[in-house]
Amino acid sequence: MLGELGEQGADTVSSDELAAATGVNPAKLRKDLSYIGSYGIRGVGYEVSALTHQLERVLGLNHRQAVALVGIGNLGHALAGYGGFDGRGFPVTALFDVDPDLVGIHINGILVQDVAAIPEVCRARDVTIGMITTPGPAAQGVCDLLVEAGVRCILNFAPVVLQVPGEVEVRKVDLAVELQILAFHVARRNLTGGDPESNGHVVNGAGGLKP
Amino acid sequence: MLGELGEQGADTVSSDELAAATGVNPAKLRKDLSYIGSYGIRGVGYEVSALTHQLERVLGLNHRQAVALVGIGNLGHALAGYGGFDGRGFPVTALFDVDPDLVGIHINGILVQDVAAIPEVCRARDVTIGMITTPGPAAQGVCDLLVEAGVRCILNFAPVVLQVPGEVEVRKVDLAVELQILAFHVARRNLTGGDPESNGHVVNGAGGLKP
DNA sequence: CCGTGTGAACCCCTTCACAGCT
DNA sequence: AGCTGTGAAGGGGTTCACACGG
Repeated sequence: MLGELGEQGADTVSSDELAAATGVNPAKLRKDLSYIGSYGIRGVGYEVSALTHQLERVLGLNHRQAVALVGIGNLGHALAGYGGFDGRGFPVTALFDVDPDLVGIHINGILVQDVAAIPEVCRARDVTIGMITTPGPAAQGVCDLLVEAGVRCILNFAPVVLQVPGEVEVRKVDLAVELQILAFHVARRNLTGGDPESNGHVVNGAGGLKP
Repeated sequence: MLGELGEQGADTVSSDELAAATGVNPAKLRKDLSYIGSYGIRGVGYEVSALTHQLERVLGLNHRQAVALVGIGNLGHALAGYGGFDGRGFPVTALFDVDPDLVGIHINGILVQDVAAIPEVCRARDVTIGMITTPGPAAQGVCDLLVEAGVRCILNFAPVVLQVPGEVEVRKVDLAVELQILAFHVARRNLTGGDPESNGHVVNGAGGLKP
């Protein structure tokens, strides 16, 4: 959001404005920002460019990180061609699959190589993040290869819980689960008969089950 | 995980087994399950099939829900062809885009139609969930059309915060943000010099910033 | 006067530990 | 003997409200 504001030529933002734009509580926003230091100006707000730079520094976004993508199925193919990653500092630098029909082709100018080459190629290209878009059963094996290659961060789209050493960070994205969560809210709403709870800005809200 | 266990022929599971398999605290698992009723057997565990059915009922997964997908770019194309949705009860039933070159083609046997047809088609096919995979600037307009069509649940992949009426539920998935979160953990680890915190089973952990 | 920064209250989720059932 | 179900303790994030500074 700060990036957007910067492009629009805004010099400063107040926590209230930023909170409204992102759907967050203003107090929480200020408190969170305060943890990285006092970069706001009382009575005015935050200087957009200064805050952006500070955040990038603290969040580790100030240098690009090469990404390897394993599993060139439907989803993998799409992610390999997705411009959003490179634009945000995460260039997709290596592609892997087991299928001999896929190995050798290029996507967006990047060669698809056999998974056996993961350790060597990832080290050579300084890959720090791996994305797994294989079928479930193949995911753990691929994960092990990535770890062997020194990759410490893994974004897992396969519907399995990966076992990794402690120094490796795994995040799991399960798109079908996202739909299930939405379905749950439908079910709950039909059950309770439309509670007048939320209004206008619900993003990933909780919604308990307790009576 | 229960579905998997059922296919493997397991009759019962203990909370400890289930917790280990899913990477969750056993007590939390029991407490959560207790909210939907007492379907466990003391000294034995949970009957897999019974628990599965109860969960499906409570979570609203016992009947299929039609999904509409708007924005047939890289990601949209992949999701339209992704088998994981239909397999979990969320058949992709309608596809939309603005691009005249895309309107008229079929993906997985489903016709791509113009976004202007959203209200009519979604009502006709009883679509309850909408997925938005358009570029950011187009997302709000598409969202409005879906809401007009009576869609109450939206899964948003576009990097914008959608404005919706209170009765509509929005979940946002930002894949670049997922990578940023991983990047943050790298940065933090490099900063603190490898704290001996996590071990073996970290999935979507928090990791604060406070001193 | 306005908006940040923050102590304190609050709330809720998480985890422990064990009573109770099979 | 084993495992569920849960009261109670604990911890941590969220929100309030206001002092402080521009």
